[in-house]
Formats: sequence, C-alpha cells, structure tokens
Amino acid sequence: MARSSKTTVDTAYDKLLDLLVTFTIKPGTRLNESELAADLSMSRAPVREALNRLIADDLVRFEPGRGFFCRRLSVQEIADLYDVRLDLETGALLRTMSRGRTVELEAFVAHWREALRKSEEMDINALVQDDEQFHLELAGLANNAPRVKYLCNINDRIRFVRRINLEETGRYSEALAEHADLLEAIASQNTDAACAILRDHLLRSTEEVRQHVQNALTRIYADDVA
Amino acid sequence: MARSSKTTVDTAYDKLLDLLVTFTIKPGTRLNESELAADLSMSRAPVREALNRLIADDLVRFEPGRGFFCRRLSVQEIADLYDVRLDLETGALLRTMSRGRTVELEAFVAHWREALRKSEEMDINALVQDDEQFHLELAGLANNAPRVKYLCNINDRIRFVRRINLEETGRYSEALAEHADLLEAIASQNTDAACAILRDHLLRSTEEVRQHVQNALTRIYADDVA
DNA sequence: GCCGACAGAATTGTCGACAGTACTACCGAC
DNA sequence: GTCGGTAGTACTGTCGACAATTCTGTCGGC
Repeated sequence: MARSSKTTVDTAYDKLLDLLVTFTIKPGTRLNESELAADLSMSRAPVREALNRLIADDLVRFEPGRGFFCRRLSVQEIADLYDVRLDLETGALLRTMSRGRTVELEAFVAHWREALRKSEEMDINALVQDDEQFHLELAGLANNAPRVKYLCNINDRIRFVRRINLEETGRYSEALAEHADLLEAIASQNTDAACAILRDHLLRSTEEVRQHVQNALTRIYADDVA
Repeated sequence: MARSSKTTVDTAYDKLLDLLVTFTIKPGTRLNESELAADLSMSRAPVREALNRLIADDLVRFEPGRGFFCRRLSVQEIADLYDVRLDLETGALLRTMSRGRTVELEAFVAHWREALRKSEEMDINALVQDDEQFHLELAGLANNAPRVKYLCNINDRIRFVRRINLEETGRYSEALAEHADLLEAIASQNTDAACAILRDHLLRSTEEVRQHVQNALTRIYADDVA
C-alpha cells in the first residue's frame, strides 16, 4: 500500500501544509487531531507525525498538554522573514555572479527570457507561482542546497501574504519588468546592477507587505469556506 | 506526569538531538526505533514524534518504508551552511549597526568585554559554547526572531565540526582577538569595519573547515564510545 | 564461483484503546 | 449578578498489537 514516497504520513503532511499555507485553517486556532484524522480518513498517528514535521517549519505551534495550533500571523514576523529572504537571495546572487558565465546560468537566462514574455497573459495564480519559481531558481544557481531549503521554508510562511500583496497592489507588470531588468543585468554580468535591482525589488515588496498585511488578515478571517 | 514543557516527547527530542549533534550516532546509520525506545525507556510513539521533528531540522533523513537515518556529513554541506551563516550574520550586523546605539547594544558590548577577558583560562568546551553564544547574541541584536532561529538550526548542524575545527587549529586566542576587535568596531559605531571583521572571521573559519572536516570525519568514526 | 529466487526474521506503518489532563457548563454561595 | 467550586466532557499522551514491507541468509541452478 505504501507506494514509495507516498505513505499516509506524506499525504497528511501535504494536505496539512496546504491548509496551513493558504490559511484555510485560521491563524491561532487549535487543531483537533481526531477531526483532522477523520477528514483525511486515517488514524491520529500519521496526523500527529505530520504535525510534528510542521513544527520545525514553524507552521504550527505546539503546547504540551494542549496540542497543536495554527501559527499566528504577525506583521513583524512577515517583515522579519522578508528581511532574511533579502539576505539569502542577494547572497546567492553575489556568489552566482562571481562564478561568471556557466551553463546553468545561460540556461536560466534563456528560459526566463522566454517565460517572462509569455507572462503577460497569465492569471494571478500562475503569476504568483511563477514569481516564486523565478526567485527560487535564481537562488538555486548558487548551488547551495541548504540555502534553497531555508528559502523554501520562508516561501511557505509568506506565500499567502505574497499573493495578497500582488493582488492588492496590482503591480504585476512592474514586478515582471523588474524581473526582466534583473535578468538582463545578470546576462551582461553586471554584478552591482543585478544586486541593486534584486535588493530594490525585494525592499519594495517588504514595504508593500507592511501596508497590506492588515488587509490580508481581514481577508483570511473573511474567507469562511465552511 | 507530563510536567509542563517536559513531556516524554520533549525528553526524547532533547536526548536524540544531543546524540545526533555530537555524532554519538554515526552519520548515515539507520536508527532503530524499538532500540531507541528501549534506551529511553518509553514506547515507540514518542520516539517517532521526536524523530519527525528532527527531520525538518535536517538532522535526520527519512526514507518511506525504511525508517530514519542519521544525516550524512558532507564537506560541501558544511561549507554551504557556513556560507549561509555568513550572510545571515553579516545581514543582522548591518541592520543592528544602522540602528545606532541602543540599550541592548551597549549591554552586549559591556557584557562581552568582560567575558572575553575571562576567556583566556577557559577549557575547550566552555570556549566552543561561548563562541556560539557570542555570535548568536550578536545576531539577536537585530531583533529578528526567525533569523536567529535559522542560525540556531545551522549551529546544530555545524557544532561538531566547529568544535573539531577549534581543537585542530588551536586558534583560540586568534579567534578571541577577532571577537574583541569586532566588539570595539561595534562599540565605536564603525559599521564598515565591523562587517569586514565579521566577514573575515567567518571566511577564515570556512576555509579551515574545508581543511579539517576530513579529520573530523575520521574522528567521528573513531569515537566508539560503546 | 556467481547470480537469482525464496523463506524466515526483523523493522516499519497504522491502528484502536485507555489513562491522564485541560476545558466547559452548571450550580450554589455570597 | 458575579464569583468560585465542581462534575462531566472532550481532547491529548502514550501504549501495545497487528499488518505490511523490507532486509538477510540460505539454497539451488547455471
């Protein structure tokens, strides 16, 4: 039954991750193990295991004797995560650039030149996903797996806000243009320019986040899917 | 029985963390759940829960159907982690310095001026612990909890190597001197100097690590405590 | 002598159950 | 009407058991 890499725990993990990342489960609410187990039609054991994995991702909090809770969403924390993200991404870029032209870099540039051209007619979901992908692949060029993993974690924790942010500001084309600029700076091996663009791009997002997180919060609590 | 914040899972977690961080459990070895449960005199359930928490810390690997394994120790990964650490720590320092003199900063400087003076006659264990503490508190001044958390994780993953490194090079006084220099640069609000010192300090460590990790590895496998 | 199949042993995956603890709602006293 | 205690309920914490899978060592064939 346990097809490799698709055990019950894994399905529980994926499902819960989704619920938490999209805030279908509201911040701060207590998670009822039995209920979740019933929803996923499995026993409590795998649910608990999945929840335990999510602790270290900081997507759930755990209080002894009380159980698991959905993480609280604070403006400060989101801003802090954007801050860390800035350092990790610019650090990666710096190292990638110092390595000069590589096959991977050329491939990256070629692929995203093409992809960005087609982005104009994408819907918001695809755009958000693409944005994340772009940044992640860029960071990946530095060939530092742990760094990418930390960035993935950050992404999981800010994804919802990131999405709201993009919707709220409607800054699609500007963001895409900034990606394009960055791409060209990279392609022409202009390290300083590339870092500056990435830095500004991220700082701008951070600023917007501060303004829009409140909207995000109300939106989360309004979304009563039931 | 479950005294607040000291549940069975927690003891399991702490104990396992220690075993993994110190490499009492050798890299790559398979972890036998029943055996661990017996050693800790508890059932398999809490052991599994603790192991699941350790997955996201990347201290254990998990293969469906095969169980949990102690992480592999690769030179590349250690170097990568040092790399990330460099970005996180210098980023934190930059933000701390940009904030000017604060009460916390003054307290930090005062405390460590004193502590460094007494460090000369410390034994290696205390030195290693102090070194980690110094860097962590310095990063903490930036008031960014997630950043510190990521650094803690990195510390867990490099602690052993860090220790070996210090023993192997015997560079105690140099390292302490660098800390002192850094402290004075911070105290005199010289941002550029402080960043440069921290950067060099960490780059040097990274370089040493590359040279000494092999020794660390053999040492780990030699330590048959039984 | 080497390779593959097969059976037995060991280990993981998941479950249901029970004990212990935290929460809730009710009730009486002030 | 409010506060404090108390009993009942709901949930978590941990366990042992069984099913399913992987591993190991042996045997026969080539």
